Amino acid sequence: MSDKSNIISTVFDASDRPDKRKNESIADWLGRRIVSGAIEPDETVPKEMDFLAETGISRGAYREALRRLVGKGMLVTRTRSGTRVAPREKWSLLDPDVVRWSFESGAPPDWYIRAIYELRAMIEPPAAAFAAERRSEDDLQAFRDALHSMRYCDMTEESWHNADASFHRAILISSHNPVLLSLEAGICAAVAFTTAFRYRDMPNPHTRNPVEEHAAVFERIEARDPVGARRLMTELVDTALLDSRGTTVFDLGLPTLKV
Amino acid sequence: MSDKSNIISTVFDASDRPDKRKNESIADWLGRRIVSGAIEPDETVPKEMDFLAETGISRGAYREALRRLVGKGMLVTRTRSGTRVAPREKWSLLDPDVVRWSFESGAPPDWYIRAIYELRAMIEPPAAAFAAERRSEDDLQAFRDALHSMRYCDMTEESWHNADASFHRAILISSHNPVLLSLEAGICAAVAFTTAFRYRDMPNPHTRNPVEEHAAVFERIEARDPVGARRLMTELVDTALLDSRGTTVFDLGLPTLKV
DNA sequence: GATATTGGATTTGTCCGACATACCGGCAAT
DNA sequence: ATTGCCGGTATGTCGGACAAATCCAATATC
Repeated sequence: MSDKSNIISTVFDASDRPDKRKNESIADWLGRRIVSGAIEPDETVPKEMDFLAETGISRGAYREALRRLVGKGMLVTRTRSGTRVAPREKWSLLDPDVVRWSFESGAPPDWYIRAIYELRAMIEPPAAAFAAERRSEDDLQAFRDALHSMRYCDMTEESWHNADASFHRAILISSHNPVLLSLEAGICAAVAFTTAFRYRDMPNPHTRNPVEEHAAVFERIEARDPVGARRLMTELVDTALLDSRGTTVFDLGLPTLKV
Repeated sequence: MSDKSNIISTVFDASDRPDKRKNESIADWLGRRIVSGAIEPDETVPKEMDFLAETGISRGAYREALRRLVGKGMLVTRTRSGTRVAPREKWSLLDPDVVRWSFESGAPPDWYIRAIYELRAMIEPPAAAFAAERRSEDDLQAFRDALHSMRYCDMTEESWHNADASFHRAILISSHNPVLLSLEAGICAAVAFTTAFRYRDMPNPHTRNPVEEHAAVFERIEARDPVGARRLMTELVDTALLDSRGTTVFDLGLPTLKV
């Protein structure tokens, strides 16, 4: 029937991840295919019986995988007409899984990275201001640990990137805004992937370790100075954006949703 | 076995929504129970066999409902120990379903409404600035339609609230940032619910129709003036926050995540 | 000839029963 | 005290069956 039938079995291999649950593996596989554009909005995903016939995986496992994606707004199901990919604006683009899929399936499109940066520029400065007003002693310790690792690790190391992500996570946690905290996983994942991308594609040796700029933000938060924290955080995000210009991933054009 | 067994059948009635799919109804019911705190983080949801025995609903439908919530980060499943509610910071609090559940299950807690307002104060002014730079002619028409309805409807009417939500939706759409757009559904749902809440609990007759403030923001966006648009949008959100003070839902204390 | 009805085909939705797998906790052997 | 075995329990997967919804086309009606 469907010409895509053979594609299914050739691309999806359950033995790829023997440790994970099957429905989770299928959801990962399908999620990556959708965010990468292999299946475009309004196209149909494999019919349940087709998938069963091609992969030998039970219908129930496949359906549970579909339900995961329906919950993220990426799929809509209608009897008879099949299960189709929802329009992009319905997706939860900051969902941690969606972020992960976006970066795991090759280089994400420019508009995506650009949009993430713009969101960080909106979120992180005011979050730093809230953090300055509301941070607890425990919150401060998280900053100190992250700064310590950033200071004594090399920027090429994995641990440095983890410390960088931890610093930005500490900002959001210290803001003590639950909704902001719920975006933490997605934003931090995006931060980690984008910085990793930046230094992998452009291991620019003369890029300075920005630990002092980070420390300056922390110092204002520790001093309970929301205005200063916001200002320094703005500079920090702007610097990160500037650093990204001139690399391969940025064209600085207006972001366009549809091609 | 479980003492909660009888609770299941007494509270969940599949005939509540004869039009919806069963697994969707179950997900709604469970989602509301979780966000309302009836089942707290780290507690277990009904075991599959218990639910089947109490409600007569098949295991498959229940499992698909659970998958929806797993996809939203609200549940984690482990063999043998059961399916438990994840800690709050893992939930996608801006997911449209989660927003809906939060307001449908009675009055949401103060910290939730406060957190939403803080997020709007972060997001909407810069979004208005981007909108001023990037709005298309079609975008402008959406603003005009919303403003027309706001001007000629009474604030007590349902249509006025819809127009208000449409105006804020137009801001996010006109920003042409895909990630921001993906938050649109959740934010607009929250805006609509909070304003409806405000005027239902406090139908203050001397509250002015803020249509002119909205129109002023639109005028700056139409004139491609990002600085002006951002400034007026900031005033608009601050006014909404001020209006909410003194009502029953706000105490203006620091938001606390855990009680 | 245009419209309404009906029936079949197709795909998702639900149900059932069985077994597999992972994991916890207790028991026993080293 | 540590290690390893073993049974119980809850989730994970499987296969098959039928129900419900809906699209499409042939047919009946005006």
